[in-house]
Amino acid sequence: MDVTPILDGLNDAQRQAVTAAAEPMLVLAGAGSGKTRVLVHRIAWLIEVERVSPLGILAVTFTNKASAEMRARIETLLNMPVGNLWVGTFHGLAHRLLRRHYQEAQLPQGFQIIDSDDQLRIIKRMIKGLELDETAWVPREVQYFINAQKDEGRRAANMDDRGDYSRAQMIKLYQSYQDICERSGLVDFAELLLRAHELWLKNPDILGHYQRRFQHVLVDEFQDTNTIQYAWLRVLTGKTGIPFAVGDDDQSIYGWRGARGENMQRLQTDFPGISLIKLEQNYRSTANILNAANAVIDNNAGRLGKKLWTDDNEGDPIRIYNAYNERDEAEFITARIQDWVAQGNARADIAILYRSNAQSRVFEEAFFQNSVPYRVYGGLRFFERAEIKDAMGYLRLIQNRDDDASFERIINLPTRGIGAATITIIRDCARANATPMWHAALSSAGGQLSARAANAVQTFLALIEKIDEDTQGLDLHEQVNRTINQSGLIAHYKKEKGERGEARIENLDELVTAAEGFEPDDAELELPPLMAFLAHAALEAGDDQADKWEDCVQMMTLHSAKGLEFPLVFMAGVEEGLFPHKRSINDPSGLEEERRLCYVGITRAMQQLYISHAEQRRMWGSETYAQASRFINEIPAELVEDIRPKIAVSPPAFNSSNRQAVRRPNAATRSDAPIKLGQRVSHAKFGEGVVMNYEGAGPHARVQVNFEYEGMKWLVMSYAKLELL
DNA sequence: AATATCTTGCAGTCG
DNA sequence: GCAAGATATT
Repeated sequence: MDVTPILDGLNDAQRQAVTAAAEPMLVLAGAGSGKTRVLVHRIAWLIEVERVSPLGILAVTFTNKASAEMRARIETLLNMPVGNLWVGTFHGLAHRLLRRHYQEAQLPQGFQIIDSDDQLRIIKRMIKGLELDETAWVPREVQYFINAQKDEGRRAANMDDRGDYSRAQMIKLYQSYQDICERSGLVDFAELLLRAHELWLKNPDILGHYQRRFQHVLVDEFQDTNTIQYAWLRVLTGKTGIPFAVGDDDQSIYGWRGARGENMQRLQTDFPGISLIKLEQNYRSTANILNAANAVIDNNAGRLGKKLWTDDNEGDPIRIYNAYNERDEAEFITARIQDWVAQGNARADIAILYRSNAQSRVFEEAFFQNSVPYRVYGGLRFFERAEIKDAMGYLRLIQNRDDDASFERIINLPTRGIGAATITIIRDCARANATPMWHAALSSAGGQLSARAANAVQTFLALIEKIDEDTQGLDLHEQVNRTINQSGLIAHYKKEKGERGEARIENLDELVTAAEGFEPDDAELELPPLMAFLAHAALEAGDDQADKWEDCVQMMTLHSAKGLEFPLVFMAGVEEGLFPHKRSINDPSGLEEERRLCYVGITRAMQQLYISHAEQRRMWGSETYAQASRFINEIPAELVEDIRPKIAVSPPAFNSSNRQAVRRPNAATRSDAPIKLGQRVSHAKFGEGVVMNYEGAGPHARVQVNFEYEGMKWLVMSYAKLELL
């Protein structure tokens, strides 16, 4: 047996983990230490050397991307397809189990998965239907409450209100929401996991089957598991299963969705003899980048303790850019990207990382203007677009008439004479009889509808039946195509004026193309095509729609960057209030999670890292002002090179940073405006200040100046008589 | 009931 | 600065 390809190029710690005996193992793997590599090689080792059947191995990841990549790497390494090896996300695997055992899980065969947007809509309608005050019972908070309970494995029926009225009401809402889902055959993301767990607990025979089958359970990003995911894994491994968990407590950034970094410690208590291996050698970043990351994360308490090191040389300093505003920041980054590309490097090697999706906008504008190809990850994804959801609403109703969420979404879209009043009657009737709305509509809400309304409703029902009938037996894409046409959605959006309508039609066309190119993965192969397609849409949301092959700059949030690496990284908007986010700033554990997020960001960079922050930023249509993030100050000064485009000789007084500025005469050149951003000026009354912004040109131009003592003011040039300093 | 116009809330991160 | 929801208008 030649094991060379499996062991080649592994360091001691990695090889130890890969070749370990069949016993529980926890691998504490720092960023860039070859975490995925160890997992992939471990699986290859089990199959090739230990002669474990691929059937006996379960590999769990968090993202679809990670599981696709893992399978691909395993197959490359083994040089053969391993279709019977289960690799998937927690949600994907739970879904697969629930489809296989829908009866034991007490789900209808055609159950549908809803995303958080659908969930929120259901909750909103429910609150309205119960005639509760929406300001007292905020839909978002109710949603958060419900999901948090599910993440912890709690059902409304088993919850104690602790004599607290508001808690009691929340529990009632949780129950009521659950009733709606049951009636409609809908399952939300958290429900997938909870149901899959309950499926095993309630059906020892099914559990026994999977326990016998999956002797080896490998988990990536273990620090991100939440309570229910941990419980699910724990139940599966039982007394004989062998967990192989890989994680990094310093990269635990999903606390807000219930992740428990403590699960790493818990695994050690649950499996007392578990082996612990630390991977501390980083193969990704320069020493400067790594040292910066280590210095930042060192400010967190209660870490499992590991120190990343590298053989790599120091590399370039971390470059900090202090921008005037977000446009300046974007222009600076655009210029640096153009330099990088001019030196013969690839755009695809560049990532712009930011804290929130909304920040992508400014960059998109700047890149568009400068013809820089880019790709934005996340944000509004394909299957989350309104028109796509409308089309999916029809498809879902065809698949499952009980789906109230879809029913309400499309009953009057396009408008067909069914107004709010009619829908309310149907909804109330459905609730009174605890039936799906489709059923209530069939009887025209027990005859409560006016003749005209009843007629319109029956026409709608007939339309759905007709589409169902007409599309029976057609290929999936033809089914989708017929549906969007017969539903009248295409005609409806054609009437919508402007580019908006056109874009929507294009997206609907793209939906047909997506259906045409849809290849169910092996779990989905077991399902009818339409059902597989709908489930796929809910679980994947269309992340990888864009052209991967084009050489373009990659833009994404810090969260979605985890697991990736780029030669050149820009971290933008690193400001107090934005990063760390203002909602976490006063909460010590929240702040530590932000810091871990910063650690994740820094460690994405291989060769060069730029961190930028803007003094002024337009948010929700108005200006905000912020200081450089505390995280920037946590990076040792000797690793840093400050870049300031200020021509000003005297240092700006309002800037708290005390680093030495590096002069860059060219960076500030901004068109031929008489006044430059960052220009120091003096005003007879207000004293000295710095130009932060301007509008227009000539004598009518207005400039915004940040005065040392008077603060921010807008001035008209022709009156202000500013003296340039 | 449909459409036009105004107001409000939003955007913190994901499957 | 935008989209969904509320309100006004037809």
